[in-house]
Amino acid sequence: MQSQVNQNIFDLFSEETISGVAYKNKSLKRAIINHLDKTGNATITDLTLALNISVPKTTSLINELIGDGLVKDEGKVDSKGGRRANIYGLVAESAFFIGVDVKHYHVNIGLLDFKKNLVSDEMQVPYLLANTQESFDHLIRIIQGFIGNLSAAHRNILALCVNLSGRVNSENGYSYSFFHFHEEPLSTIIEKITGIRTYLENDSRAMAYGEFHNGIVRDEKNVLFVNLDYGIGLGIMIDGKIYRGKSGFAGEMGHIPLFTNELICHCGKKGCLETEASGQALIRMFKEKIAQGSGSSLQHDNKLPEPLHLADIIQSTRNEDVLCIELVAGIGEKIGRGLSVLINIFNPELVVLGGILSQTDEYIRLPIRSALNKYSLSLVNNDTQLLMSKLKEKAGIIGGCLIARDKLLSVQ
Amino acid sequence: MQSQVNQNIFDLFSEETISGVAYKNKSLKRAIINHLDKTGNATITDLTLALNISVPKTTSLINELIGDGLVKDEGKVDSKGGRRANIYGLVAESAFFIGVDVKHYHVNIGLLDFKKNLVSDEMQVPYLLANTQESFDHLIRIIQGFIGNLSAAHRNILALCVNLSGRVNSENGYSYSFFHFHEEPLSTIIEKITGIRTYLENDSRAMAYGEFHNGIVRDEKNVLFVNLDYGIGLGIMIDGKIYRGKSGFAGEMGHIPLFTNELICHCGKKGCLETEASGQALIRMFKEKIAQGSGSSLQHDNKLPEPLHLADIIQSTRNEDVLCIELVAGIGEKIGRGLSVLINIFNPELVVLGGILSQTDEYIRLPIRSALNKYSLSLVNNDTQLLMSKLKEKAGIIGGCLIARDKLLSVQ
DNA sequence: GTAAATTTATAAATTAAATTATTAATTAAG
DNA sequence: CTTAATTAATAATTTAATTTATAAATTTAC
Repeated sequence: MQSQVNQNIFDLFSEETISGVAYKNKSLKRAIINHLDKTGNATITDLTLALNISVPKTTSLINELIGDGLVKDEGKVDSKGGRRANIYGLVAESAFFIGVDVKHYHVNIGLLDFKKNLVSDEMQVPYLLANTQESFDHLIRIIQGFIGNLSAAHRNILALCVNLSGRVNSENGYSYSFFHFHEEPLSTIIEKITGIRTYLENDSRAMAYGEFHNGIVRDEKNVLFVNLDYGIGLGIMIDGKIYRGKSGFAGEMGHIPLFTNELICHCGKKGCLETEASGQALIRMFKEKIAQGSGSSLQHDNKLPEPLHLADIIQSTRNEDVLCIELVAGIGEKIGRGLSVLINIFNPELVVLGGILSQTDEYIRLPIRSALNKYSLSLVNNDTQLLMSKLKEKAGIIGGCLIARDKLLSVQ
Repeated sequence: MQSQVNQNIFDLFSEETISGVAYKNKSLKRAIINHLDKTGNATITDLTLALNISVPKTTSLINELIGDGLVKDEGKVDSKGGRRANIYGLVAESAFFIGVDVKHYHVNIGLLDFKKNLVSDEMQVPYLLANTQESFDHLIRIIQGFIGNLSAAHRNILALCVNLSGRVNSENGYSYSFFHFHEEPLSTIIEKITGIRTYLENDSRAMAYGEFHNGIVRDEKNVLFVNLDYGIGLGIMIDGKIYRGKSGFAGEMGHIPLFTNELICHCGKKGCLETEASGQALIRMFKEKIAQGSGSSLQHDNKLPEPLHLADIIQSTRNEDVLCIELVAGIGEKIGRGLSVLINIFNPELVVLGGILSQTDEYIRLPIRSALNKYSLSLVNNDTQLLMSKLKEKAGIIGGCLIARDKLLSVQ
């Protein structure tokens, strides 16, 4: 499935050391691709100014890139005095990237083109995430099925990224929480099966990346993304880059010891934020309340759906179920307390709330906001915007696709 | 006091936009300076490989830099086969930088040359930090006195950096906790008085920077530096750069709400780490213990020194005073609990303990280490080294000098 | 102890890129 | 509607940088 254009991209972004002039041309071509990537499109003059090279040099590089199939002439810009300039942009269909977002009870999977358009996706593909070979095989079948369903024009796939929850080292491609069955990195194993260059990323970080580059984030460079799901995930963007820590384990905010309860967290300790402020905790607390005699619109014939999914509670909250609203607010207050610690440490420009629980919108945002006001240093807190995810449930696939794309293009 | 060499450096690192060839030469010269800065010295071949330019081009740039007085020929390297290469390095005495480290009860001030040697310093200059005009005037007199005492050869000062505790925005030069009397940024005010380009930095960040570039840090890029002083400071180095947050308020670890005590922190909240795990808290607890009848070698005729300085308690701890050792261990345990939160979030390669309390060495390090083992996620914690500061009380001045130098040279 | 191999430095030749000049296309002013 | 002013693209010229060749300085092998 390797086209000539495909090969040209690999060549351009390969690491092989070449000499003098050839190296400089390659660097400049990469710089042009990166500039077009950031700005969408540009004229010769734009590029000349951005890269500090002369007009004739820029022209010849652009012509080469057009010959490579990576750039195309997009016509002329409007002029307000003077000859109209040609404008150049990336060729959307020159390459595609896949993002696989693995959730607890389903998989989302999407295809992004070279210009960062999501051209195809399959949402909510039924799946049960478990740390077993069967579960892994099922995931592979879903990926292969997705590729199989693509039109021929979309099969020029350069790379894919799989988002997994838990501890993932995206540098060496190992996943420690799931599918850690072999010596080889998981990314290599998937790569061998699918024949497509594969990267691995933590789910919350991938969502943060998506939100950062194609979502709610504008010019902010230091951003925290909170993934409110069954657990509490954190994606840290610093200086516009994903922060992963030494081994890719950064962002474990679920285990801030904020409580003096007796609940044993799965990490083995007591009092972790996750024990009282996660989706898991929400379900537990909801069931407890029902057992204690509270009523909810989720009950039919005095029975709850079994298994009770987080999505059910979210839906009821949006339908103004009083018990759900109350519990979600409680979760929000606790999340806010945890977040205030992070805000004191990071002084971020922006905190984005994402993940399934964020779909309760103001029901979760307001208690978080007021907890931030209450618990974090006001001078620091005043700097921080609190916004809801824009990409919603697509943050993961878009982020995954972008990571695959940007790792390959060494844009990150 | 502006020499020709001085002017050459300013020109080389100024932001003015110049055209084509001149711009490229300037960039390459900067790149050479930066490379020599990182590696200490280099041959023409080294530079050729590092910057991807040809040998004759490198030769001519080096010759220009020698003409500018910024680079010098340091003789020949040993050869193991082939003609011996000339080696080039920065000219140490081409420029100097001042670091002013403002502590609660004294000021440290030092002078660094272009090759990052500390050529002069005055430690423990008596001073009382207070948020008053008098205190500010006194600080200025100390700086001017230090410069006055320098030999003529050392007066070619390019920039200085003042380290202040509390909230400092080093980007715009405002200090919010001290000397915030005027509309103008404090850095500009000092600049006008001294005639030297001035930068401001938070004390813990400056110490972290010193430790990072000239201290205990080797190849680690993600490092936390904990400044154990009257308060608890945190310097965050990410990807080799100081992390400051949006307005320079990042790193407020003293206000993690870990306790359920009734002590009102100066931030207005209860339960902050700082209320039980700072130098301030140590003095308070020490006095309480004495009042409750405990004995200590610090007592003479049943009386404690007044005022009782943190340094006194540190000294007694090193002299094996049992009460002091006990209290320091208690502080360590609590610091460790706070740090374990940060380690879960940052997954750093290295945590460095600095500040005056760190001079109790193992008396503080061991309780911190065991608290980390107990309270942070083992997978994450296993990644993290815990080391003591190498620069000790000079971390601040060296860091300050380096910040002044690197801001000017846009190395950061 | 001399020659071969290796590495650096400089000089000469060649190639590449930047300037400058020219032509083309477009808007605004008279 | 024509001309001046402006901006872009291309061609011609000049300048700059890379390559290649040569000379110089060292180490190692025979």
